[in-house]
Amino acid sequence: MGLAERKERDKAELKDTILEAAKSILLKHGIKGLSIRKIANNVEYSPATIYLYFKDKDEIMHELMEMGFKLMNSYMSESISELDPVKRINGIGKAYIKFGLEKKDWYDLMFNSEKPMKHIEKCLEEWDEGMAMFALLAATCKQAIDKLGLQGVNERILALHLWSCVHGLVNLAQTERLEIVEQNNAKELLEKTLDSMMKTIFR
Amino acid sequence: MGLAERKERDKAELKDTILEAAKSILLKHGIKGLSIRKIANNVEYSPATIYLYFKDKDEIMHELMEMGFKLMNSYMSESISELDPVKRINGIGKAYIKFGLEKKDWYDLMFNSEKPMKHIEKCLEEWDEGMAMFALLAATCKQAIDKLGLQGVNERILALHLWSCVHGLVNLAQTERLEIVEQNNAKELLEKTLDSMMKTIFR
DNA sequence: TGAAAATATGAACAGTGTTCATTATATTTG
DNA sequence: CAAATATAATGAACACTGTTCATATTTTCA
Repeated sequence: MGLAERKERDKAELKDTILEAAKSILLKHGIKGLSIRKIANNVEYSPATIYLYFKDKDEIMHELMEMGFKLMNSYMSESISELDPVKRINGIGKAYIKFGLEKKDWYDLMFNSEKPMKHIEKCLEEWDEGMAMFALLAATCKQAIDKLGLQGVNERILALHLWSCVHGLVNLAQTERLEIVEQNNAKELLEKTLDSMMKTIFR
Repeated sequence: MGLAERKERDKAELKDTILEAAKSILLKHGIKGLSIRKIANNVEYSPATIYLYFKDKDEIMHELMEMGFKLMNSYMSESISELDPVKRINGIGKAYIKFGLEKKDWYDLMFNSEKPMKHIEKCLEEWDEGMAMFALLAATCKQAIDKLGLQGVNERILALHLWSCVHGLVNLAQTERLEIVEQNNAKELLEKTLDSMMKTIFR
């Protein structure tokens, strides 16, 4: 059985190699430059071989997405340990923006590419991750609402409010629509806006 | 000169026909299904002919974008006449969301496709339009700030806050990320969130 | 060593945007 | 009117894209 195991390991290894190649192409050429043929070339296999290890391109993108979520989590992790709910929300928002601006290609892949509905099982897993993230934000919102005595504010709606704010900001920055507001220094503008948002919402 | 004029008119007509074909393909097959060859097929010319009337696909997309902005303006126009600043902002937000949900393909084209930087002149025009829109929102924000006596709030930052909110909401809805928050009825969720946003910000 | 199973690939299909030499049409001039 | 010229349209090609499948190569096992 040792042989069969090594076979399995070899197979998993190549799968990993393909994913690593895909990742490096994503980072080098962006989401638009990511192609099966480039990946195949990179790992020195024929394009057809890729399909022996992945069902299609969507599956590869999906695996990359999970890598992206892990990276994003690492951006958030510091802020999550913050005790004060408002400060925690602020930290999460800052980390979200930082990730969005610094890891444009990852963010593109995770939030601006069409969700591959074909892999329902995989999607549910990912939903879980996203839902857990959102649930955490909502729970923190509840704490903030209680602490500040905000009345008539639903924590899930507030969480969505906050999420759409930072998501919208990152999106507008990435598609270069923010130049309408201010020509240069998107990062500073985003941080300033986040500060103002926090003050306005949790005043 | 009559002949030359008719020639010009004919040329402009074909240009228009091509754009109309592009529009109908956008509405039928979405932004991903919009191709030069489909357009050419639709107007019964060869693909190469398209390039006699437009520099490249970006130029066509850009013209479509302008059509989209006009359509969006028609969604907004009612709300703009509203006198109360907060109500006006609310109306604009509602119209923005309505447009985003009802005209997904247009919205995609206008806000989620890469801005074609090649046509700088054209882009500046469009900037003007967008900047005018944003300036109006910011001016309305100023009125609201004054009326409600909100302190330490910059109107342009507040305008960006509002814009990123609705933009983020529409974006999350379109990329089906809102299912994390609530499985069904995105429209209702968005309106509920907008209401809550307005109450939270202009309380 | 030879049959069977696993793995890899070349070639093709149907698309994409874009270019350019060639052809067809219309206009102007001799 | 016919020939020369200017305008308009196109077929074919290039370099890509994702994906499939019959064929070929390699590895495993009896």
